[in-house]
Amino acid sequence: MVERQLAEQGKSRRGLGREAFLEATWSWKEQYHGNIRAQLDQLGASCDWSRERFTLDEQLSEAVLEAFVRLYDEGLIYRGEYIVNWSPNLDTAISDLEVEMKEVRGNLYHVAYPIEGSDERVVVATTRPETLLGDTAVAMHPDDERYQHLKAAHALLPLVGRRLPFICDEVVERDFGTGLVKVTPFHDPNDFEMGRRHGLESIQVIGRDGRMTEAAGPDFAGLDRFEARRKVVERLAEEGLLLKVEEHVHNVGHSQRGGEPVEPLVSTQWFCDVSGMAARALAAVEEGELQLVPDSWNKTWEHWLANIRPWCISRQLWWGHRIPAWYTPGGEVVVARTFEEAAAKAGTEELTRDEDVLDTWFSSALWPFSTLGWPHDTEDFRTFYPTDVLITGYDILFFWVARMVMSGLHFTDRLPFRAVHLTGLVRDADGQKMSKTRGNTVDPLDLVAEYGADALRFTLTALDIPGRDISLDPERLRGYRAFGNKIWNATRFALSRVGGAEVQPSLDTAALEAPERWILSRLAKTADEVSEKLEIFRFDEACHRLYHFFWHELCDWYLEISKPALSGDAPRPQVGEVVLTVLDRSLRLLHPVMPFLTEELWQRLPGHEAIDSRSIALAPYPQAEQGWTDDEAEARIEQLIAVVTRVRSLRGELQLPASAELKLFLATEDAAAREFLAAQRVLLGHLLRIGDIALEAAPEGASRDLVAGVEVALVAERQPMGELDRQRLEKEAEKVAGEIRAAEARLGNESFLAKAPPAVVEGNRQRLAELKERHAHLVASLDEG
RNA sequence: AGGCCCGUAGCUCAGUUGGUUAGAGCGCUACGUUGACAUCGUAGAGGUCAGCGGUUCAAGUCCGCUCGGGCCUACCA
Repeated sequence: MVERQLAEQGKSRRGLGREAFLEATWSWKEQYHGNIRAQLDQLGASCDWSRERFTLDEQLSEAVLEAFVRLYDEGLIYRGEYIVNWSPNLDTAISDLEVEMKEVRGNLYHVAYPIEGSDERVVVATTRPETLLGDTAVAMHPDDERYQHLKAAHALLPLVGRRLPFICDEVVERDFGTGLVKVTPFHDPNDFEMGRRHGLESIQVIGRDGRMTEAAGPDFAGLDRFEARRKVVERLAEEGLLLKVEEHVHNVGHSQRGGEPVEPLVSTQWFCDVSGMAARALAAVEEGELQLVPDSWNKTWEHWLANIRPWCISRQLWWGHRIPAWYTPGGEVVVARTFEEAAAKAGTEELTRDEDVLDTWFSSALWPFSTLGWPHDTEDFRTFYPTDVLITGYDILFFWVARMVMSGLHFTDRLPFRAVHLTGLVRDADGQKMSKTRGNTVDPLDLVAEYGADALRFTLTALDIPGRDISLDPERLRGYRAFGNKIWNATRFALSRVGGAEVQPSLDTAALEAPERWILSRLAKTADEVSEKLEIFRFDEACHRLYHFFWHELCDWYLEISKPALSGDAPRPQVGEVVLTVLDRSLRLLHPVMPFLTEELWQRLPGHEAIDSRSIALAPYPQAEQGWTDDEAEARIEQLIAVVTRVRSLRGELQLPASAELKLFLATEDAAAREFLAAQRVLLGHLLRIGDIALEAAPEGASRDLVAGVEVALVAERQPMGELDRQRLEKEAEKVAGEIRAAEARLGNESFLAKAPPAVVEGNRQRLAELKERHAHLVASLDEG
């Protein structure tokens, strides 16, 4: 990022000098550290800030040195000349993971290579003609009959005239192009391998700056690699050696940080052999010791680790952990933790330190234990290692997670965590991944300013669906901000109505009436489900459950049901205490997702000190109270809700104006239900805004329906059934009739009766009976009307 | 080339081991405001679950194929 900024100002790190560059980088680091801290603070992250670390802190640097030296001593880190991915813009090698494959429309150039001492020519196909200047062989498949006669021959390299031997190698595909491949060991990974196998000469024609070298010849030296391509093509055409140019779509590796196409080239780098660690990391997931969530990542994990290659860990950069290697005047390598140690090992102080730094991910791989004091046996390390769960985006599964697992197993012999929860990526409006490099990030601070931290947290948590990315929809943010508003208003309302009541640490439900027992039962079940969802990392479902409970059970029903009681019109014992107690538990359940709002409100609940006198963050997370579940109360209130809802719908279907004088008839053969409904006459009147409610069968001419075993019927003054009402009722009756036909068909099926579980069959029978009864009521209503 | 994921209401998405009538939020329509909340309430409309075939008494759910979209991995130059 710093280099990017410099480039925008027309500067480079080489031009700036090492010291000034490091200074600029440190100030950049300070600035971004400040930003990140501000973001975490405003989002309400409750971290242990006393243990905040930066990768270049002394403690972590010590861990990096220790890890490097140990791996070197074990023979797992080595220095060697290999082909690597070179980023000319950054002027450094990068690892395989930092190469991004992009589909590019290019050309496939067919070039004729004359055969020495013959009129024959062979044709090779290439996408990168400029590398031709560094060719040192032509390869064929050993069994390719077309070219057997050339095995002992030599081709003459166009424009250069170099004699190229023919070699045979299995990697050559006979069907691609002409079945012959030009071999450029210095500039192509495949060719590099082939060059090693066949002892080929290796010529560097493209330099680290992306320009052609002296070895490319006087006509090309100094040209940019892409200019060189044009010129080579031009020259080939002039000489009549360019036979064909086909359009060709292929994947080209691009430097993830630099953005330009990588230039594979041979250089001396430090590598880490991770094959052994990879095998252990692979086994950890296979044997279930390490859980990936969702486990659809297991296969990807397996594939990557099973095919892992040596990790190029050196970078030709100035910012990072310097590689702890020194060279004697004789060119001998000494790896040690300190200069003194190196001098002692080498027997001389005349040492030059390796200029390179380590890939930043090398230190990141040690994070879970280096931050706790490793390699020292500290109290922190003993107390907190291994950790439990890592939550992160799947885009750094290999960059970071796999490497932490590998190094954790290697250095501590334990997994750094037992589970990895992989979240989706937050994408922008175009579905593009947000990244610093792309510059399309949304600053959480802006979202916090507009919607509040609680709404943002709730939105991100509710949208964390396994295996899915998050597209940040402003509508969702608005919706969850409204939820926060709802919580605020509901609490404010409660506080104004509960008199001297206080939050209760526990409640004896025996003395309570049905509505109170109902909401406490719903609360207990909600707490139970939320805990369950959190355990299995379904944070989205936990959020939805809480949202539904608070808004649609607590606010829409319980608080409405409680209004007559709270105002004294139909008092019930301990209503205020129950309201406050339910709010207390609800706020605590919501606190991890909406920390600011819940703390603010909770502090205002009278009696919250009995739970915790300091902060809601320190109060225990509510568990399901077994004594509160009450199926009988739930059945009662559910029936009441069903009746109320049906009456409201009926009124809507009949298009009765809100001002219409109505009489409601409720009739049921269930004595207990009848008694309960009769006792709730005031409440029903409040919920339905109907003053006249009779617990008896309706007279003829009423619009009636059956719901939850209760016949509900409405009679409006001077309101004969109109054609519209008739149509609506007929539509409803026809819908029910359709369901009856479906159920009858199912129950008439011998196979169904024989093979379906008895409970399912019985369920269908009951359902059919209910449908028939309901249909009868609807028809009666129509007949009478 | 291989692997993974997705396709369900106008939009963004749920839908556990196959089982009655496929859900939510937003949006839309109608009605509603004397005291928690219009950042609201009540009711409602809206879906051949991408398509085809198969397994099954029963498929949004399991299997196969096709189409469409995304991602990851990969040494066809």
